[in-house]
Amino acid sequence: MADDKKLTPRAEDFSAWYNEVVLKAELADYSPVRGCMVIRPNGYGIWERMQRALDDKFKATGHQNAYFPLFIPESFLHREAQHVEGFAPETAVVTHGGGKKLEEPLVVRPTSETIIYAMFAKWVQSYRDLPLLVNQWANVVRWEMRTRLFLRTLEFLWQEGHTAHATHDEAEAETRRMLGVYRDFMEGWMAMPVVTGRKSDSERFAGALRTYSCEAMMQDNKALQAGTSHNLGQNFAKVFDLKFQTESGGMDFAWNTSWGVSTRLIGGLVMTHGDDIGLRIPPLLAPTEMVIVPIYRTDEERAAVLEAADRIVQRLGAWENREPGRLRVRVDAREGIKPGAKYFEWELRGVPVRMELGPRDLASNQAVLVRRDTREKRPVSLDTLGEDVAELLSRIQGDMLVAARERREQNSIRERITYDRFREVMDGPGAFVYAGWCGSAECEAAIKEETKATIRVLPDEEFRSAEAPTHCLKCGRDAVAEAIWAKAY
RNA sequence: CGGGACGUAGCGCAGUCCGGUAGCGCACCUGAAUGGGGUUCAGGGGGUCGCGGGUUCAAAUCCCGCCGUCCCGACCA
Repeated sequence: MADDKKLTPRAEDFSAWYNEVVLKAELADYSPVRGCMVIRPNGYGIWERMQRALDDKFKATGHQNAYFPLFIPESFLHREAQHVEGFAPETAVVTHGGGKKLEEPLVVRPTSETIIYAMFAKWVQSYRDLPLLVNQWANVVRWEMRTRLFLRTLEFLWQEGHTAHATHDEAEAETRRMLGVYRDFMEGWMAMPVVTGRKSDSERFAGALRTYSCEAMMQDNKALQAGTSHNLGQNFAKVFDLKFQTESGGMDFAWNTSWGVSTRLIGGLVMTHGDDIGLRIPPLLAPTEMVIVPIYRTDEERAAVLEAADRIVQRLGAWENREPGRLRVRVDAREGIKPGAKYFEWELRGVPVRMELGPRDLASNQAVLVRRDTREKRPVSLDTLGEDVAELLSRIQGDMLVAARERREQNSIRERITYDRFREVMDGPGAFVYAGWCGSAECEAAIKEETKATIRVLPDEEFRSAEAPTHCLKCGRDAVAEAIWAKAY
């Protein structure tokens, strides 16, 4: 392969590599509006599969979908002091409608807590109305200063779950449960390992009691906050008068949770699995699991090969509701493009398995399967194709998670580390560093100032093979918490 | 908002210093051959050189102003 056809090597400039993959694989494009993004069909297909998988999990945990307005009265945002402080600087505000100046400006939702809990207040009277478990798929707007395709755009697609409960403990359990749902999805479907845990107070969601997060490591060793789940306490209930009559006859404010993941996950997918050839999509999320590239010289060969390919599609093909032995397969029958060019194109787009089908294969009743993740080639019999491809896809799915987890482990530091050494590490590519923390905001801010690293999470259960650190990384006082430090997006 | 770079065909760029017919690669269109890892040949279409003003016989090129984009910081799913 000619070197100039390769994508920018990651080591030299990860950002350039990332942009190139996103644009060339036709996942997204820049829009005429600065900071906004167009998601192309190729990228949206991945999002649709993410949506469906997540939605199934939400339904299984008893949540129902609903839809709330795009516009939020500005005064709603102001009711919760911390919330407005956190979000006001990055809102887009509508001041005119129908050619007239509005009496009260409308904020384009940066998140929907306020409007949703205002509605919850109308719907909840009794403890019998609880828990209220709602999710919405929507777009939100946050006026960020600097944007990046998928990772931080002015407008993005996401889901936000919002719940109301009768007790603190029930809300806390819900917060943790949904964090686990995210974790299962990211590892099981995206093959993207994450560290879960609680955010430090300085990184907490504006208006929350506690925020939990899934943190994934990208190939430049930076951390990506891939999903968050918040225990909102009674903060919003109190300002929106969301209260209910308890079983014993008294009144109490409800306890809320909210949790969300966004199209940022697609960026995470690219930065977790992409390589010098392009994108690699884990099979469960791949809009196309297998592409058949026909090979022929003469018209007769062409007819025979395409007919065989069509038979395979009829036998195995399915676009929806995958059943055992069926798969999302398509034939690349384009004329005038050599097979080699097709190989590179589908590899760039990340299709997990390619089938090469030519006259020589047909003569021996076989086909050649090529894995995208390892580029390993293997002939298979046409008779057992369904089983063989399904088995290969499931192996790719598993191997991708294993590979991503190994990479993260190799770039994590779990043993005790001095602050000098920590600074050296963060001066280079960085790492996930497991270290003690005295709990003071001063130490946290000082480290952030000096190394650009932030506390990603106070981890739950990860990194347990290391002995718990006893002293603060920065000041050396007794540690009150264990923290994962990393540079972040 | 501070620091840096850049705006020339859909994309990536050269040309700018030293003013003189608008160029290259990829992509696209037509035709032929080719076809088991990025084909080749021939022909073709596509540009108010970011915008406005100035200097000049003549401006992509020199001067002034503006706008925009990207990168690095502060902010963030």
